[in-house]
Amino acid sequence: MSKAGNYCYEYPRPMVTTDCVIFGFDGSALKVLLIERGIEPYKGQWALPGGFMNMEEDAEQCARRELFEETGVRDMFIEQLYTYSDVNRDPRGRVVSIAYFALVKILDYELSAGDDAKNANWFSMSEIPSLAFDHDHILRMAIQRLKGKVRYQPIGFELLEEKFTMRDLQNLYEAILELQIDRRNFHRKIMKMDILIPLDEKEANTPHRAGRYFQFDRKKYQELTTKGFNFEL
Amino acid sequence: MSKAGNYCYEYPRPMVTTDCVIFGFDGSALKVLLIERGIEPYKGQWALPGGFMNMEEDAEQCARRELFEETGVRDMFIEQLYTYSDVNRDPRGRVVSIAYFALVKILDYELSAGDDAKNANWFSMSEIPSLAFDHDHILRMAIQRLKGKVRYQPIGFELLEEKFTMRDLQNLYEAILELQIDRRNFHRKIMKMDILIPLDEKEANTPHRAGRYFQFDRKKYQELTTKGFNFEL
DNA sequence: CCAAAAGTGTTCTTTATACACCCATGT
DNA sequence: ACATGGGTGTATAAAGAACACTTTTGG
Repeated sequence: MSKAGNYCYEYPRPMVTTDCVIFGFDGSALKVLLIERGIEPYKGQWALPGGFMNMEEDAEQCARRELFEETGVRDMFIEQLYTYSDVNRDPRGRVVSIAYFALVKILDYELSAGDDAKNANWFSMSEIPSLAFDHDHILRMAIQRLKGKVRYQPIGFELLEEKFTMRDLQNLYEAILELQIDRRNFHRKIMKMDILIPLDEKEANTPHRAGRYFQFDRKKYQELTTKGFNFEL
Repeated sequence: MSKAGNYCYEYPRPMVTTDCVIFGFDGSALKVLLIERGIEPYKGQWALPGGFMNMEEDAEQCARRELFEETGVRDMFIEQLYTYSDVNRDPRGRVVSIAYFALVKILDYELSAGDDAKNANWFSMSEIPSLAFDHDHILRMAIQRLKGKVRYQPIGFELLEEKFTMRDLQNLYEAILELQIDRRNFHRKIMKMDILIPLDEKEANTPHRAGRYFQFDRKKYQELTTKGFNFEL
C-alpha cells in the first residue's frame, strides 16, 4: 500500500514544503531571486528557493531557514503568501507548499552570496524564464500581492538601503506599480506622511543637483499607526 | 520511532487539515458558524468547522466538502485565509491547517440545517465563546480580512439574499466595518458605481415608506472590472 | 553659462462630507 | 395628519492632478 520507511501513520499524509519569492530592487528594476535546480524533477530548470518543513519548526521558520541557506540573509521582511495544494503539483507525490514572499536589500545579498554551490540569479520581471512546478503561478500571485500591498503598507523601504533619495523611492514605486508618478506630487505626498527622517547627507558625484538622503522612521510609523494613520499611496 | 500504520514514509510528515470561518448576516448582525466538538481534544468546546484533507482533493475542495457536510450549502464564496503551522497548535500531533473564510446567505443555511447530529450555531461577533485549538486566532484574522476586503471588492453581496434594499446593504457594511455611514452619501456612492440592478419590487409591510429592491449585477461588475473599474467604499 | 534634476508653490478638478428638503407609506 | 424612513439635491471642505518656477550641481 505504501513504500517502506520509518515514519508510519494510520492515514496518508502529504509532504509539506515552503517556497519563497524573494524580491530585490537594484535601483531601477524589480528583481526576483531564482535558483537552478540541481536534481530531478525539473533538473536544470529555474525555480523558487524552498524545501521541506521539519517537524520542530513552523512554516515561517522553515522559510527563513531556507532563505538563510540560499542568501545568507537573516531578519528580512517575510510574509505568508498562499498555500498551494493541487493534487498533481509535484511529480514526487502529494506535496503541499506554503509559499512566502520576502523583501531583501539586494546589496546585503550580493555580499554574502557565492558560498553556495547552487546556481542562483536575480531576474528582472521582464526576463523571467519558465519555472519548475507551479512556481510561475506562485510568482504571478506574489507580484500581484506586492503591487497591492505596497500601496497601503510601507513595505517598499524593505527593498531599499537604509539611506535613500526621494528619487530612489519613486523609482521603486514606479518599478513595482508599473506606472509613472509625478515627481513633485510624490515628494509632497510622502513628506506629508511624516515617516521619513531627512538626513544632512546628499548624493555624491551626480552630474546635476544632488538629492537629499532620507531614512524610514519605523518608530514614528508605529506611533502614527496606533493613532489610526494609514499609509496610502 | 513512530506508531504503527499502513502509510510509511522516509521522513516524518504533518497532518493537514482545513478549517473554515463561515460568515453570515441576519439583517442586523454579522455572525459566525461554530460547531461544538463531540470528541476529544477540546470535547464540548466550540470550534471552527473543518477536517482532514484527503489525498485525492486539494485544500479548497476539502474546505468545500467540509462546508457542505456542515451546512448543506454548495457553491458559496470561499477564499483561502492563511495557513497555521505552529508546532504545538494541536495536542494530537503536528497538524498544519489551511484556513478558509466563507460567506453564505444565512437563510440558505438555515433551511438545510438540522440534518446533522453535531451541535452547530450562529454566533454574533460580540458573543463568541473561547474556541478550541488556535481557532480564536484564526477567527480574529478572518474578521480582519473581511473588514479589509469588503472595502475594495464587492463580496458583501455574498452575504445578502438575491434581492435586498439599500438599507440592507448599508446595515451589512455598518455591521462589518463597525462604523456609522451617512445613508444619503452611501446611496449615492453605491448607485454611482452602476453595479446594482434596481427592481420594480419594493419592501412590503413596512411601517413607513418601502425601500426599493436591488440585485447585484455580477456581469456588469465583471465588465467594469476589465475596463479598470475598482470597487471601493 | 548650460543642462539636468532637485525642491517648492499654485491652480484647477475631483471627491468626500455634512446636512436640508421632499416623498411615500402604515397607523 | 403624523411619524418614520426612503430618495434626491446642494454647499462646503479636503484631496488629487497638472504644471510653473526656482535652486543646486557638474561640466
